[in-house]
Amino acid sequence: MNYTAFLEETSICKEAFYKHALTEDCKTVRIKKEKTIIKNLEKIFEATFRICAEKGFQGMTMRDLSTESGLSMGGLYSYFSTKEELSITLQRAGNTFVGKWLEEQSKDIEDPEERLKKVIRTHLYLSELMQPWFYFAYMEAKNLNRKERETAKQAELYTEKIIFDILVEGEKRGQFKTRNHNLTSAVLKAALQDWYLKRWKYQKRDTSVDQYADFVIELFNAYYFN
Amino acid sequence: MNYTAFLEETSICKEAFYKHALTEDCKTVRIKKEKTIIKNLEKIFEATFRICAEKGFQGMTMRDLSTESGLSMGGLYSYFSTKEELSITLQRAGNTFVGKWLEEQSKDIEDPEERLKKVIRTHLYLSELMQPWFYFAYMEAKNLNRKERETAKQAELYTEKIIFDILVEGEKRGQFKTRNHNLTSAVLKAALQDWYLKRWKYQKRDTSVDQYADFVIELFNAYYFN
DNA sequence: GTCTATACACAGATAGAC
DNA sequence: GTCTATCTGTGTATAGAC
Repeated sequence: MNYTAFLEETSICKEAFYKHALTEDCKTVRIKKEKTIIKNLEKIFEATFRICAEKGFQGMTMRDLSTESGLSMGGLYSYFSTKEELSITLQRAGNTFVGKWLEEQSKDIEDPEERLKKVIRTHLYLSELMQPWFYFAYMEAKNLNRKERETAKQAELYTEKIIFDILVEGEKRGQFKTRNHNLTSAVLKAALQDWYLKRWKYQKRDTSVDQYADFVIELFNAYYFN
Repeated sequence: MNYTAFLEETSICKEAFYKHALTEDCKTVRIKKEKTIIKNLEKIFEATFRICAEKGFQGMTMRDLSTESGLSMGGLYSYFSTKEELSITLQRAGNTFVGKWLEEQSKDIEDPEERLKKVIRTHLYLSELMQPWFYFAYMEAKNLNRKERETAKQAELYTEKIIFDILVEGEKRGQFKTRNHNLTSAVLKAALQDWYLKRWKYQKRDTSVDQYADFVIELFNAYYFN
């Protein structure tokens, strides 16, 4: 599998994400027609990502968002009752969406080695496709209220747990070496995150997501085999 | 070397950092007596780190900072002429301080393998000692203006370059395998950063900085030797 | 050198026209 | 369903007393 294949084989598209966001998390929308909502949610989300990448969520004003999204101030507030709610919705929608996908993609692969590869690739490809959201979620998580921050941490641990379980299973079967699986999954996760956090760096060096995936797999293989 | 040994052997202490900040970067302080400045800079910096860890720099108000630092609003503004300047000073002071230290600690080690170990340990120990600053610098860099953001990126690349050069030298001497040194130094850097970015996770698992350092060294050794 | 009190701009949020 | 106009609280920054 490579990134191009991933794009073709998966039905993930932006619309699915907004639909998901709507049904799972946007309970307070005051608009009736679904088509209208999806269209405007897309405008709002994309604008938020663009602005926040530049000056952060706290630094973004509702006027900024109004200008960038093309909706009026009043219009914005028919989709969210407060600015904070917008942030929470974005976090939740992405977390549940990504979690669901990672699980679905890897659940039917039995062999730990193959499964680990699949998870690494899927995570990287997903973050490539939805980079603005991944970046936003990572950077703005600490500014949430206590409860939502806790949820975000759980989402972080959830991905790590998927990797951890594969390593444990691989060791049990005698395929992987005995290592500190806790630390390995933590550092592997960090490597996966670096891909969407330092995009400027990898772009400047013309590193493709497939090159990066191959490298990460090779690095951890060297540690877990031979 | 371990963390305890590092603490004893280095003369790094908080006062040195504030002195450094003052002489290198705080050009606009309106106060005369150095002793007073150091004392108050410490209060201001520490308070900033505490508040920003909770709600980010943009989310911190000058009233928050006044309360937390114990200085009055007017008092604060005799150390910085704007809020933005406080952020810039913090970024710069740390970046130059850390860069200077990393270089000084590793420059007299000839052997690439030993040198790499030294750099890994020094970076981790330094980030352990000054975690609040490292966290702040990473998280708030994107909210700087264009020029300062560029400087911050250069600081990130600088550390990576130190690692990169060691890998290249090691390969040249036939001690290390031929690998993609660019990607390796990038991922190694990401592993070093994870230590101060996810402190909550490692603390919960009772992972010590020495354990983490040993692990990182082992992981990359497995890739570069055998 | 540090404080209190205050200016004044701008933020988030809403009411009500269309 | 979306807009414009506006309210009100809070933010940064400063002037001037001590």
